[in-house]
Parts: sequence; C-alpha cells; structure tokens
Amino acid sequence: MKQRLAAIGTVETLPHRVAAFLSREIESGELNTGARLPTEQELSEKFGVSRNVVREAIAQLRADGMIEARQGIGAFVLAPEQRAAIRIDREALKDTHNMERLFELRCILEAESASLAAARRGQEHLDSIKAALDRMGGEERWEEGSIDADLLFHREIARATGNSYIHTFISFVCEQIRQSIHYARMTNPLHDLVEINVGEHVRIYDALVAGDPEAAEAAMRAHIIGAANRVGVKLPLQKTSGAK
Amino acid sequence: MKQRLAAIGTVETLPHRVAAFLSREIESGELNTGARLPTEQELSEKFGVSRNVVREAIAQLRADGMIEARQGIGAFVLAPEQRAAIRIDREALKDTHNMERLFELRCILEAESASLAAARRGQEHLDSIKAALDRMGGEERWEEGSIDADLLFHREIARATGNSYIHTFISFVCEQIRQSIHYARMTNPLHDLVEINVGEHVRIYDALVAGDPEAAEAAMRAHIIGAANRVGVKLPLQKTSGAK
DNA sequence: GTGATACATATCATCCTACAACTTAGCTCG
DNA sequence: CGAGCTAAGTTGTAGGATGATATGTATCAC
Repeated sequence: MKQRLAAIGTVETLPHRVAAFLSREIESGELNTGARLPTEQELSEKFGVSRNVVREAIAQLRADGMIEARQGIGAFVLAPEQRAAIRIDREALKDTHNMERLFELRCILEAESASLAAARRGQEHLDSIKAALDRMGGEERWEEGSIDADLLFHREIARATGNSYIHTFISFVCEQIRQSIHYARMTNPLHDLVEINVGEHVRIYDALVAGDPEAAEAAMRAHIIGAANRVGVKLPLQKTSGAK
Repeated sequence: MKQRLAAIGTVETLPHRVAAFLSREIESGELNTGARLPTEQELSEKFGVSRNVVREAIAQLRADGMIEARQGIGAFVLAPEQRAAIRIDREALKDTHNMERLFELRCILEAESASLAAARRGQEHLDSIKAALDRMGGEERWEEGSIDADLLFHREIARATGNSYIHTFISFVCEQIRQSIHYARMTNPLHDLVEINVGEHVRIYDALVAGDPEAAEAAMRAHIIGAANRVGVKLPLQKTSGAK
C-alpha cells in the first residue's frame, strides 16, 4: 500500500486554508476579475495568522494564475482565462451532477485515446497494457490493488497514443475520480459486477491488439458508461457513434 | 487590451525561480518519486535566499501535489499520478513536436465539444456565439482583438455543452496555445488566410444553429487542423470520421 | 495659477530570529 | 534487556525589520 495513507491524512496547513478561502471567494465571484485583494496585513489580521502564512497562500494563487501581485500596489484577481493550471475542487465532486460531467469529460478523452492507441500502439505498449490487465484480473476481490491496476491500464493506453498531453490529462481526470469515489466509499461493487468490469477491459484490449480504432473507441465508451453506472453515476446519452 | 501587458511583464520572483528549479529537477527524474528533498535550510543556503523564499516555493509545489511535506521529517516527491493540478511547461511548447501534440488534444476536446453543443445549445448560447463571431469578422486585420474574439467563440461553444469541466479544459488548452504562439510571433497571417479562418468559424456556427452534431464536429475538426497549419503546425491524420 | 520636483505613505519582496510541534534516534535508568 | 526519557533535527508559525516600487501630496520656482 506504500505511503499513500500518509498523503490522504495530510493535515490542513494554515496557508492551505487561507488559499482555499480566497480561492473560493474568487470562484464564487465575491472577488471579481480585476478586484483588489485586501493587503497582506489586513488578511493576516482577518484570519489571525502571521503575514508569512498569508504570503504562502498568495504564492499558491499566484502560481495558478488566479491573482497577480504588484509591488507597491497590491494583489489583483486575474481573468479566469489566464489560469496557468487546472485544478478540480474535490468538494464540488460530492455533487453527483458534477461527477456526471467529469465522467463525460473522461469519456471524451478516453474514447479518442483508445482510438489513437489502436492505430499507433507498438508491441511494448501492448505488453504493458496486458500486464495491467493481468494484475487486475488476478485479484480475488475488488480492492486497492485492483483499482491501481485499473487506472494503470487506462494510463498505459494513453501512453500508447504517443501524446504526453493526452496521458497527462487522462491520468489527472482518472485520479480525481478515483479519489472522490474512494472518499465517498462508493466502491466495493458486487462480485458479478467485477467480472463485468474485467470483461469490458478485455474487450478494449482485444480491439487494441487487432489495431481497430473504431472498435477500441466503442469498447472504451461502453466501459466508461458502465463504470459510471457501477458507482451510481448515470451518464447522459452520448453520441450514438457506436451504432453504425 | 486591458491590463494584459502587466501580466505578461510579470517579473520573475525569487520563490518562482526556486520552484521552477525544483520542479524541473523532479520532472527530469533527478529527484525520483519518494526521494527526500534537501532541508529548507540547505535549500536556502544553496540558492542564497532566505528560508522564507524557499517555503513559498515549496508551498507552490505542495499545492500542485508534486511534493508532500511532513513536519519533523522533511519533504518528499510524490508520484506523478498524485498531481493535484495540470500545468503545461511553456518552454516545452517551443518544440513544434509538442505544439503538435497539444493541438491534437485540443482537436479531441473541441470536436466533441462542438458535437455536444450542437445537441444541447439554447438560443442564448447561439446568441453569445454569434456575438463572438461578429466581433471576429468586424476587425479589418487579424489583431489582438480578433484573437480574443476567436477564443471567446470557442469558449462559448464549450459553455453551450453545459459541462463546466469541458469549458475549463478547453479554455486552458486554447490559452496555452495562444500565449505560446503570441510569444513566438507566429501570428499575423495573410489577409486571405483570415477570410478562410472566419469562413471556417461560420461553418461551425451554421452547424450549431442547425443542431447537427456530426456536421459541427466535422467543421470543428477541419477548423482546428486548418488553424494548426496556419501557424506552421502540421497535425497527424486524425480519424477519418468525417468521411463516412 | 501652473508645473515640476521632493517627500511621505502604502504595499509587496525579502530577510532574520525565535519558538512551537512533530519525528527520530540514542541514551539513561530501572 | 526493555521502557521511557532526552536531545537533536525538521517543518510550521509568529513577528519584526529593511528594501523596492508605485501613488498621492506638498512644496517651491516661475
């Protein structure tokens, strides 16, 4: 299980809390684009923390391109388009509606990923994907290890596209979903559902081996819709691209 | 033009430089997953800056999920899958190969975005999209204003999907591309190219009005491939989904 | 009265020191 | 030999001091 528990149990540090507060205030629109933040001193008084803590919080927001600090003047909220990073609010994912949307995005990325991978994969890629598949099926029940293998399977497919950005984006989205589900304890499906899940993966793998992009895309689409259903998320009807 | 120049001309602050250095050391693999970073004091001596500056740098990396700091022990490099944010290295985009890949990702996202938007758009969405289109065509030459309108056009389409994550991801990718191109001064295409560009947008808009997902997707795909070509990036052949 | 210069103020940037909280390893003592 | 304690190392937080930069104000020359 490695050190993952340590990561989950991370204490909320003061700068993190301050950053989260400001970030939410910006997202919610209480601080509009162009608005000036309170001075560091005011913030440190307001939150009852040292100016050092406030600065660390602001450093985070600045790195994300949410605000811009100008010496001698103050800090200002930047336009949403200027963000230098994508970040997903874990809280928001507790709303099933949002989880649904995230699954939809994942479906888009992974469907095309499977399609491209089918066209571009080499033997080494197939080997890595197969290895993940075996690890997944090797487990008796659906546990931490199986989930790791599951995600690895999807990441390896993304890697087979030869496009590192696709890999990065898919890894990110999958991980967000995984952690949210883990947190909500939606996991641990019944045994027969596990077999269905593995079966769906096998179908994707077969299409990759055959080098058939359309089949791979269809199989991936079906799998993700199925995976969403299994954790209680009903995906809206996608394009009927599978049906002729 | 607003305040954008200020954002571009942002000075490189010390914490930013330290963070960039450490970040690069992690990406390059010099600091592997699980490795322990030097202590804050060692870092502050190494870079010749105060411990405060080092802490701000570490705060950024921590917020991104690149490292995990544990009181009393030290800071450790986390696995790439655990990243809490997506960030794109602007430097890497100077390599045409990477730009190509980013365009490919954009194509995937936007094609599906157009398809979904065609199926789900309301009148208000069409109005916003049309407004952006008019602003784009209104300009004589292809300047800052036209580019803004261009991006807005794509963002509004993404908004019409009703999926905020799709909107976020597309906005982000487009902005990264825009800024890289702006930086490389690849812009300012010839006049006839401008007309081609606007024409492509009109075709997308018409498909959205008609509520035809397949046509919208095809038009968007053609447009992005064209846009890439116009800045000197040749996209690899995508799926031939348009051609039956 | 008007314009330019110098000054005072506000704010962020950086540095410094000190202490608290936490972890580990080693040592003491029963 | 083992349990508990101590000491050292590291990150977390606090608070103040100084430098750099932008802005507004007052002063002074004309």
